[in-house]
Amino acid sequence: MKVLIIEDDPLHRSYLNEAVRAALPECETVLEAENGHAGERLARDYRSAHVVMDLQMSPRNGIEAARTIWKERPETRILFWSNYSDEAYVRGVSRIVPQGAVYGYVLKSASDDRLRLALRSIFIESQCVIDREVRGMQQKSLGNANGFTDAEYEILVDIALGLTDRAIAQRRNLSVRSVQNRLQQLYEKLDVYRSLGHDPDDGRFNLRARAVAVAFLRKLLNHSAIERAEADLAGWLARQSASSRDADPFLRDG
Amino acid sequence: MKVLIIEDDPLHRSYLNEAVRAALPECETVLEAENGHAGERLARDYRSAHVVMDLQMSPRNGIEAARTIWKERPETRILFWSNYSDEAYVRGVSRIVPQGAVYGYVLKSASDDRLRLALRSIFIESQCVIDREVRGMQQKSLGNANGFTDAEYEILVDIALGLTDRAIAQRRNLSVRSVQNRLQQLYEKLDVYRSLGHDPDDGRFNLRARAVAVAFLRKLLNHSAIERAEADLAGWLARQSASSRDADPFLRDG
DNA sequence: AATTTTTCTGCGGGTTCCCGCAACGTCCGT
DNA sequence: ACGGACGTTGCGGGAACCCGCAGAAAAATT
Repeated sequence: MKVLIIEDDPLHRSYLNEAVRAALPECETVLEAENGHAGERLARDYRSAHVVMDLQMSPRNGIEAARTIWKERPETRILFWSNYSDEAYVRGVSRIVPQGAVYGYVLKSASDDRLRLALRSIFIESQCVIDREVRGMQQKSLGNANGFTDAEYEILVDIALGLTDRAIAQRRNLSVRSVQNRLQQLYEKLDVYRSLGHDPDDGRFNLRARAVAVAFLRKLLNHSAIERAEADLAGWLARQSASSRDADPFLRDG
Repeated sequence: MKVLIIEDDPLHRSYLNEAVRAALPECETVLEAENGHAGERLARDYRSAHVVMDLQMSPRNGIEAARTIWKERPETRILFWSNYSDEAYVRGVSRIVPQGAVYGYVLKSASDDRLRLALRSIFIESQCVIDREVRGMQQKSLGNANGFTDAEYEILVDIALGLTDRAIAQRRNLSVRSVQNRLQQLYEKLDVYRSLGHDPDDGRFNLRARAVAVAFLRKLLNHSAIERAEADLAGWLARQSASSRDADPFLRDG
């Protein structure tokens, strides 16, 4: 058995290395990579089926790396080992895990024992292990009680990137009015209206900007989420301006 | 000599502990705290004059902790030991270091030797040590070549919090038009206009929201900066609504 | 198939934002 | 003292945004 470690912090990396060797005596090789790119390359070259990785890395964070690894080999087992249970990360991971894949998500604050158990559960017994705290976040996020629809999350990202209503409409194939409807849903769910003591009507907020702010404060968005979204947007813009030279740009006006 | 370590990651904490003992044989006591609050308390109780701390902690990050520590005892020597050289952190630190204080800022990616040298320089020889990369960021940030004025940074924070032009005007004692002028400066400096390929005029951005987005991408803003700003804003709002019950709320309309 | 529920869409108006234009004040330097 | 650079403020208009209303379309339920 081979295990691939993708983690940018040297201290954490060597700690992981030791933990893996201690927990998995049947593991004869431990590979190490210090960022997403190197990790993807090693995973491809060595056909690693067992990966444990951090999420917050640069360049190329864990979510992007995991996506390409899983795209090439969906049966790969990945244990995410992160400092944070930000909703942005949890949602990002849930979004990319393939059908029936075995994976795990444990926090770095977990005990050595928990980490050992998670390693054995995932790599030996093919059982998913999601940290209690992360699981809670997942349910809050996906259970549509006070959670967010994909549509709502999508539009949140779009305004966080600074797109106008019209641009969002084009991108998502909607009318401008529909975009505004979704924005209103978003504003209500984020509780933007009474987000800070607004006794009189003077201390007022720009709803759009305020929504992004509270999303950040609630860790619904974080840097890496914005980074990924920006890259997607850049790609879309490129495709857009390429096709607008061939086709009629007013297709959606009828 | 006593040294106080404030760092939330256990691995990094014990590494620091070892590094301190190795670099400073004259140090007989090493205290540890795992977040800003605990750190402030220890610093106060033990009158620590030598502190090394992380920046990104929760609750109460390094900048806030350092501010209160320095407020109580400005001659305290603090070495910041952080993963990042985000402009937001660098600016946040520069903002709070007292006149003539001795401090340092080294990245966690630095070698053991660099850390050792920094510890001795700051605590023994009273000499500031700023990591090369951080120093570069500092100059770029403060040198007003392509750097940002305090006024510009201030208004950036305000729109990131979601305030309207009018609210900003009230808060900063300006007219609405002046606020808009500063916004325009900000937009130009952030290069919001051609930030992404905008071949036609259709792929358009909401300038205000876009400015916040690129500020985040450039790490001019980050989570802790927003958190601090939000706390400040809450305080101001409280004071505001308190005084508006006594005084005439239309003072600034003449 | 019929009905309910949800989502999408156009219209209209009130508000906020973006910004060019012009006037005024302060602080410089020659 | 004069002229210029810079920051602040008011005015005005065009664009974008927020959102209630109501009909159309789609999806879910019965």
